[in-house]
Amino acid sequence: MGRQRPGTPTLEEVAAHAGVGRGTVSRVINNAAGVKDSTRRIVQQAIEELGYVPNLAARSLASRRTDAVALVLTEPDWRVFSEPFFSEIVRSLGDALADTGMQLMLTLVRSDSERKRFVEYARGGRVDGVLLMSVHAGDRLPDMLAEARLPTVMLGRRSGDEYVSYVDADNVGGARSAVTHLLSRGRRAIATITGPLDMYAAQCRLRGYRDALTLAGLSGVESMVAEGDFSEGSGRRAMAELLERHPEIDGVLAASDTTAAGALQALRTAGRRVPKDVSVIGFDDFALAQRTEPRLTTVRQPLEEMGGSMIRLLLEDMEEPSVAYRHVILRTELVARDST
Amino acid sequence: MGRQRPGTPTLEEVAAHAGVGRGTVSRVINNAAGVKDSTRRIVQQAIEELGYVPNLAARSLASRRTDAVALVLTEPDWRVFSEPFFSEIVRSLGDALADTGMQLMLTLVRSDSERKRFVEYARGGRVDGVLLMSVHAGDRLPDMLAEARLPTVMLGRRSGDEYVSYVDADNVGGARSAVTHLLSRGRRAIATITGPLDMYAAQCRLRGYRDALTLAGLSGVESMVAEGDFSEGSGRRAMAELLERHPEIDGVLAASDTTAAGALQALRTAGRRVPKDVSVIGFDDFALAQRTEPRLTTVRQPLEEMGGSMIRLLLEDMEEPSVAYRHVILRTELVARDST
DNA sequence: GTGAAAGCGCTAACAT
DNA sequence: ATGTTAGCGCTTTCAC
Repeated sequence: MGRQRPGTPTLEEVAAHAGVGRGTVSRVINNAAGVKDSTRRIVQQAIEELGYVPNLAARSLASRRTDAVALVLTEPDWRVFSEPFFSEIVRSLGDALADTGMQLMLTLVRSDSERKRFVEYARGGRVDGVLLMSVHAGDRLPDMLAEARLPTVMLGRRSGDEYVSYVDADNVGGARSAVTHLLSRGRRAIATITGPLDMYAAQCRLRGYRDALTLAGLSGVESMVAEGDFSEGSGRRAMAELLERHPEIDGVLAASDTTAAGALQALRTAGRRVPKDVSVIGFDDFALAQRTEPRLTTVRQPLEEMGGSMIRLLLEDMEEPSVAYRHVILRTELVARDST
Repeated sequence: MGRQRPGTPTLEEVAAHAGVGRGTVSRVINNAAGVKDSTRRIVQQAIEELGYVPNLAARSLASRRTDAVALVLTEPDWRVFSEPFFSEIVRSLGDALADTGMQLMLTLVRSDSERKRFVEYARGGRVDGVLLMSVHAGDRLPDMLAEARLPTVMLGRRSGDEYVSYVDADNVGGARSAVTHLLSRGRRAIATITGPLDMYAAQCRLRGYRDALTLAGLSGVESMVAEGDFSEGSGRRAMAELLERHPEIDGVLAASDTTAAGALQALRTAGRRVPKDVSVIGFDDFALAQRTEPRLTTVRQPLEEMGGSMIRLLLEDMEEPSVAYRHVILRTELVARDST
């Protein structure tokens, strides 16, 4: 395979054309200080005339940086793509990077072999840092990157003692405040539909639910907890089961807004008035509430801030690659949209 | 900003460690022929022991290739992400590339400034080629890439006289065969709900519709054509309008399966039995039929082949950057799922 | 403020 | 079959 770009002008030719040294041209294209304004203009004109574009390979070989970061999505998360959650994160990442002049590139990793290939690619120096979205509990990718000492920041974490740098939402606190809210409105029979419990975020939300009940002096009832998987269907099923076991239910914390939507359907099918008889709160993972359940009370995650925080952490790791990893947990916010 | 990977072993150190010359090590890591098996083993062991990873910047500086291609998505297409259409394309691209050892990287381009930044990035030699998905009619990105003489292949085309290399589905033929199918089943009052007519694919599908009617000796009626935008809502609205104007409608060609789903809803609302009274056919852009309308007859696009063809074209352009662009139009297939 | 020179780590052509 | 050498195009001291 012989691919190449032919006769591209080099920095040297620009220098010759402008009648200056290569160092000066380099300074100009890097906006470095210490170049007389008149010289700068001459060089810029030469660049223009020759249609010069810096060779990025040469640049990163010499400078040991690439000004590019990768955002890695592992296969099961492709579905997230269309969700406002994903768009919002990518948008904020893009905005944060725009200021730094870095390129964001998405990488889809399906198999373990692709995982390995990506690590080689990153270790090969093609990116300055790596961002990981919603990594699953057993995924070794973060460890591989950490071993290679590549600046890495995850959105979310795999467990309670995650070491790799991450930005997460305060899931425990969010769940706790949601349940507390329900309690303050007089609800007493509060159930929860969890996410898949092999995911740390789901565990945290369940913990927050339990914490709030304990704090209120109520002992949580195990049969008031039903496991779902963040999907709408699982919300429907779980809610139906819960109602069968506990017809007295008057409050529900759903692990996601999608699950909440399913729960609402099941409640209405069962003849419950929402929110009059039963009040439902969900985490707004997919911003579903804004679309189809606008009146749903939700635990809002600060999506706009998450991307920015990730970039900040990554930059810090790149500046001074310390031994310590950095962790940020962003506050969630309860947005009460129904009157109950 | 000073980022770097410290003390990474270089090829030279590997050579020293293995007691061979650098050329030999280079041959080994590139799987080049002409290395004695015993030597190869020694070198591989040295690589293993030192944890050597090739510096990709140095490699592409010397070899003038990067072994990476970019898949660019322009903003309005983010929604496509979650669709089987997108997954299928990416999957086939990934498969095709796996054989070549190249990396696929996604790039999201929102604004014109990002467009420019990406071109600079690509011209800078960070990728060997560029793949573009569903480019809109007025988008200048393909031209910018073409001017920079970067191997580029688009999925779909912007107009009838597109010059940049592309892979497209035979939209005219698909629409024609769909309408012919309806005619053969005795349908005579055949309407169509188009896509946005500023998109070439939508124009083609409309043309195929008209062609088939003309061919059958029927003169198309202008009021049997309603413009939609590929969305479900537009399908509903358009269908309702069409029914009002032409209650006698007994066949519909929808420009996408999503639109078809909307049309079905409107038909059922209007008391029409589908497919008994009215038969509907849609293009399976979003593979919706497989999910919610399994009985819908569709014009299937060869998604699996499209990715492969794109890679093939791109590789050809990379091997011998000719002046001529290459165009491939893949056959579509009518999949009749209802009895009508 | 600017030029000159020394690499960055690799591939590829040429010796041997 | 393998070692040697000359760049690839840039950044970055270091002089001036």
